[in-house]
Amino acid sequence: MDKQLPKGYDPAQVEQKWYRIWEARGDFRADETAAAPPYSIVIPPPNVTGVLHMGHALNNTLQDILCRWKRMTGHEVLWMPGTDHAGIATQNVVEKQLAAEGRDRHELGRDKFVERVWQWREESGGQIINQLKHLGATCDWERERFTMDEGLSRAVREVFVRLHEDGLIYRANRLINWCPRCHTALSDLEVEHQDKKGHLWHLRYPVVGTDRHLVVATTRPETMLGDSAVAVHPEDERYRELIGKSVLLPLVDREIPVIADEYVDMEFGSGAVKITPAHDFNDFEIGKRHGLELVNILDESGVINENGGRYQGQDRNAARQQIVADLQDRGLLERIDDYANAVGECYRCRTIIEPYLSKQWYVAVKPLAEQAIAAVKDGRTKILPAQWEKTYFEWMNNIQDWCVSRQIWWGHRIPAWFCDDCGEITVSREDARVCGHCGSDKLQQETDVLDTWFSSALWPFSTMGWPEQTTALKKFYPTSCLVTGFDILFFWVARMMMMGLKFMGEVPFKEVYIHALVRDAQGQKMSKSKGNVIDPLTVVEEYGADAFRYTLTAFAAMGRDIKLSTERIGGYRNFVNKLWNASRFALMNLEDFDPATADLKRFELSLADQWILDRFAATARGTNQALADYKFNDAAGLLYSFTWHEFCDWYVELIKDDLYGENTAARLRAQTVLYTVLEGLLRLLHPVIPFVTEEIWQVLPGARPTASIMQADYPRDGYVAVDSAAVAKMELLMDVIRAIRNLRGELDVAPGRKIAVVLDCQTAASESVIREGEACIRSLARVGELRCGVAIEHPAQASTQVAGDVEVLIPLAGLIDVEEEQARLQKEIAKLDKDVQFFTKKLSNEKFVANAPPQVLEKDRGKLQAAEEKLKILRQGLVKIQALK
RNA sequence: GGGCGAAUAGCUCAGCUGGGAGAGCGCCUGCCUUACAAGCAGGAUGUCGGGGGUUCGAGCCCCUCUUCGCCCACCA
Repeated sequence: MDKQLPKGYDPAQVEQKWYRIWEARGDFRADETAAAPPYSIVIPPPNVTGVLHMGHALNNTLQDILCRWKRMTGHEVLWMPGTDHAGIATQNVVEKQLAAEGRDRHELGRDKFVERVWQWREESGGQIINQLKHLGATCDWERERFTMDEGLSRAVREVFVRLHEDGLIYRANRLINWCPRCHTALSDLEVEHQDKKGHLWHLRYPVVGTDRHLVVATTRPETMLGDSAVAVHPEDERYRELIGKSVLLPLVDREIPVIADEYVDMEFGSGAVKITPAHDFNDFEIGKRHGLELVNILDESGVINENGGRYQGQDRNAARQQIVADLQDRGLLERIDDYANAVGECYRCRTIIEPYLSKQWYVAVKPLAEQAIAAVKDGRTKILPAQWEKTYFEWMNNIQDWCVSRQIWWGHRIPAWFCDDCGEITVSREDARVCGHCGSDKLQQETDVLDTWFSSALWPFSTMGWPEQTTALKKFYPTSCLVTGFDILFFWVARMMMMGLKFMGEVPFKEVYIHALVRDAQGQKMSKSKGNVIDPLTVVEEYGADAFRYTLTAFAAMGRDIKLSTERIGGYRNFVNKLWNASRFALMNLEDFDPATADLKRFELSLADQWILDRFAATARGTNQALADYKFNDAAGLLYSFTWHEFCDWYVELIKDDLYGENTAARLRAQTVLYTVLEGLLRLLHPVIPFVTEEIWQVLPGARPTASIMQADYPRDGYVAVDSAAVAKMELLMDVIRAIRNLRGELDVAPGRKIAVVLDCQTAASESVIREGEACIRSLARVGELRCGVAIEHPAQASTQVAGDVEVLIPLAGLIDVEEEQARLQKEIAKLDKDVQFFTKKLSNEKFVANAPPQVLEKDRGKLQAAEEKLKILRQGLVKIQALK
């Protein structure tokens, strides 16, 4: 039967075809009842609003490689997919839609709004799942979960109630980070600090009963409306006499005390600090220490409230300008300095956050963090690269209680009910009907929802059916590995560790592989505003998913960011193409070949056969090791150089004579090795480039035990025992061929022209190697007449090179430019001479000889000897050339 | 303010526990050799950021300086 590949590889068509077949056949399905050892990964759930970006592409390519590899090594693989409801982000998307219709969520009301979000999710949410399929991701899609699913919601409630029962959840009235646009509290992590150019305003506060002013410096003059005191350092001579006195707060005409607190830095600003306990975290603490009044001057939109007197109704920014202007009018503005400081922004909408006083729900995470620290310390979970463990410990050790309530509508509503009668709170797994304290049925459910990251923290077990004790949990928890970026190490990884240990009693994953960030070619972070975003789907369309995956893999060196450019992807597209063409070549020569009847052990393998089989075995071993170590770039590099530079450049060329020749035994032998190596190579490459390998593998002749390459065994070693001496012999032949090619190049011999070559062998052993490989030399180096032997007579005029212990001579009577040849030899000799001197000196150093390990000594002695021999030969050649002059 | 990382060929980067520096792309020369010009053969290219130290031996270990990134942090 004729099975051929088309001349050009068409990724789009092939990718679509195979992905459909794989998915329809259920090839990605995980069987929790299977006996095979488990391997499991939970996907970092992309936001349901998400669009595939480079970070996702890298993240999921690496996960897919691991999953495909593990599947092929006999594991039962579960790659659990799903999406995150992304509370604030999703609510923002739907709110924007409403705004476009000239409406807002308050008009709809909570229930209708939430309904609308669900509707949005049905229609346009989760497109990222489809996009992942374009990359070839082999998630078990039948298990796809969503953090707002019924089951996951149940897990969320269970966790909340149990934490509450354990006293680890509490409510408190504190300053929190408030986004005036999203109208919600945020956790500390959700605030991003940006250094911004601003000003330091120096304000004068009149001291009551004197004509003095006390100058205070502030970056936020509008907060003066809420000042409760001015603080100075107790030992500050300048202000000592003012402590205990009062100043008159301008514009609002309130008297506030001057207090002493060591928090104040005498060196900074004027050394006097206005204290606004309701709008600054430090001031809040100072306020607590001194029993100061909390004056809240803002409403939830960041507009000045009734406490702001005549500024009521002004936006905080407008109020700032107005207040500065008014102070200036009254001569109370001392000066304005330029000043840069870190301003907190909402990580979802970039609005400047306000420290804001409100009652929120908290999780006391310290006890959970202790467990999470211990689990990494004792190695139950390994974080790679290891340097991230330090960052992890650092954060865990300094962890603050987690504010988990959000004042938005989209999310898991907190399962707590307030009693109108007794005022107590009832926390319950089921919707509460009556107050757990007084039995009243006048209950109102808490309107707040939970932080999105609360449900993500449960992901490794909630997706497997917890709180039920499912067989999936039994089989696949703890998961084998988590692949993620460092940007969510705290948001997500740390919290999963805490929750997993608390509720499963076991770590959620045994290993965490933290990969790099994908940047643009200049090393800039990709962002829409910079316009330097490369869209993964466009790349897939243009270069094919395999080329793209290979690029990401090849650059995924541990701990280093990836600078991606399309030229690089082009390079790996060429690689895919190379494999395609080599396979076409193979198929053309395997038309009459049946792998069922061919057995490597039946043949007397040639040097080339043994060499390529040896190289294949080394590549297989190296690739497995690299993958086990998460050294994806190493795996990619090994596979690349084997495929291109060993298999294609050498082996395929070496067997052409056998394949084309009359000797049917030689032809069958070459076919068998060619088939064996190519078929194995496809399997070895499959985790990285799944599509093209499947396409080729399917058209290889003969039948194979599995329907898809993805179920075939992953090569771990060689096929037959290979004689290492044979490998060394082949390497000598290759050196000889390279030497002849090199001379041809130097001498500008036309590529088509066959030349005569004399090979002077130092030993009978190498002579026999040359005889054995004579055909190879002739064909790969385009040699016509070939004479070889020990101490064979040299041609009168020849150009010389040395390969191993073989002197390669190209006789070119009358064609050599004597001057040029002499110069070339002299250059070579000079180089060798330097080498000989280097090693001679090194080896005559007694301390070196005494201290260096024997292998090193032996190696260097060998090098010295080789260099000396080569030098001797070249010197003789030089003498002969000079004699011609 | 604390912590982390990077500096190696023109560009992008590998380089394991220290044993005379590598790849890809680009560049130069010659080739449409019946798998592949998205290709083949050959070639050039480096005070491994500066300085000091340890060692028989340092790109790798120690100290120090310089220049870039990143993360965390409540100096108004």
